[in-house]
Amino acid sequence: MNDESVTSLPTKGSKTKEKILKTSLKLFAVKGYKATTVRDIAAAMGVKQSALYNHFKNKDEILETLIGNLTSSAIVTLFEDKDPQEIQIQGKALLASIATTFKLLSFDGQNEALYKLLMQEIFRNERIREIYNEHFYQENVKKLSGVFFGMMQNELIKSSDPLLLANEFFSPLFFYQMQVSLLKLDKKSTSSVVSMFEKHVDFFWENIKIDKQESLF
Amino acid sequence: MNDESVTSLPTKGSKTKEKILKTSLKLFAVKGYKATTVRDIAAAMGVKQSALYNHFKNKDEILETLIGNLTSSAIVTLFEDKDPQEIQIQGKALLASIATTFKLLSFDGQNEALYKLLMQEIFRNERIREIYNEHFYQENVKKLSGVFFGMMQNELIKSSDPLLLANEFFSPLFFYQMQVSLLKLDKKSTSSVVSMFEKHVDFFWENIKIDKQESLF
DNA sequence: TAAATATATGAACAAATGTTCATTATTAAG
DNA sequence: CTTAATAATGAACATTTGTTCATATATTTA
Repeated sequence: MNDESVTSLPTKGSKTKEKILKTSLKLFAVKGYKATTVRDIAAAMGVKQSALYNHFKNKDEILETLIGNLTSSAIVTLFEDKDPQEIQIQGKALLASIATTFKLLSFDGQNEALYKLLMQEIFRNERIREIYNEHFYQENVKKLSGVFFGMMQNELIKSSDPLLLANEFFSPLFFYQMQVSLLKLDKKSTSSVVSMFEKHVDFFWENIKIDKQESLF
Repeated sequence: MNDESVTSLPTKGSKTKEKILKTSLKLFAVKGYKATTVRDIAAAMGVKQSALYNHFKNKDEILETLIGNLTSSAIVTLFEDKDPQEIQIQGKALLASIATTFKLLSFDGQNEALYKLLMQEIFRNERIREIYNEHFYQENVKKLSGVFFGMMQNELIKSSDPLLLANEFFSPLFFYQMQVSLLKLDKKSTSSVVSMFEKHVDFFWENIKIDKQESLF
């Protein structure tokens, strides 16, 4: 009827689907998938709920699409852009760079939302669990193991189980990332946790590096 | 005090209330709070949904009661039964005992359910976040810090920041606990993760202990 | 025992929710 | 411009869900 809607945006159709995903992700991250209604999503993007069904079969398909996008998200491709050759010779600096990547992801809005969605649904959604386990955990731990193996060969660190090192290096980063997310939810200061990312690297490196003075066996 | 109600065996009513809580917890842990209906709970305990309202004002009150019970649950009172004097002199054995406690909690049905509920709702429920942070995280990290401080004074471990040590010791345990939960959901083997609890203690202790002499081998 | 209290039932309600669909408006193509 | 395709709307729908309440049943108390 009487139309107060703005004039059409450029390339309306193709961008609507993107907007649905983006809006849904934001809401799912805050309220959870089940508690977010189709009306919530539509309202948040200034549209009627029935409009969404021109782009997605149903609500489930929105979630499934988001989950599918997980594999190409930054939280899963931590090592993607790192040169394997370079990786094996950088020692502590490489670990510091990985820790920093983790830290920065906690403060990127898009990734934070993805992270929250993942954490909230991982206990209910088998597919999310699969992606988390295979693409996030296994993949990164495997690559980290390779990193540590290389460092051992280059005699940068003591010889031990690379897989253990990978887990021990990885798990505090994961934990601190979660702490940051939780603190931010209550708008509390994250500074004490943020400093833990660096402290972890220092502490960890002290444990694994080859001490020049005492390496005499 | 005035005479309280006559000390009688658990009445039918209080038993039912317990059963509601127990059943609800189980369902909340599996499906999440929002996705669990009052009818689900009633059906699971072989009763009609309206019966629940004789014991709880509404569905929210069930969750709130469960959350309230969190503070007295085992996942929060890790150190409760440990003698402070003894704590400071046991060194690695104490750390091993803490790690074992963590591990065992992952395999206790009741605590596993509480853990899952906590993890699923912590991003949505401020009260759960508060309890997690104050009673679970802060409390345990504080106590752990005390443990490490004592060990430093007894010259069992090197001198460093006790709070950092507490976080570094705690976070992998937390992570491995979550891994166990996730693996069990898919009925996958947990053995590789279970062994990480001990390996973590070994690895960590190597990093903090005071080396009597390096060339003892 | 009878009276009083606590608990369970069956039925119903209103609100919320996911979804459909005919119609209208908008965009793209010939 | 005309036409075909695409997208948005308004209205409705069937279910699901939390909750209430009068009534029936069981349990406790006197």
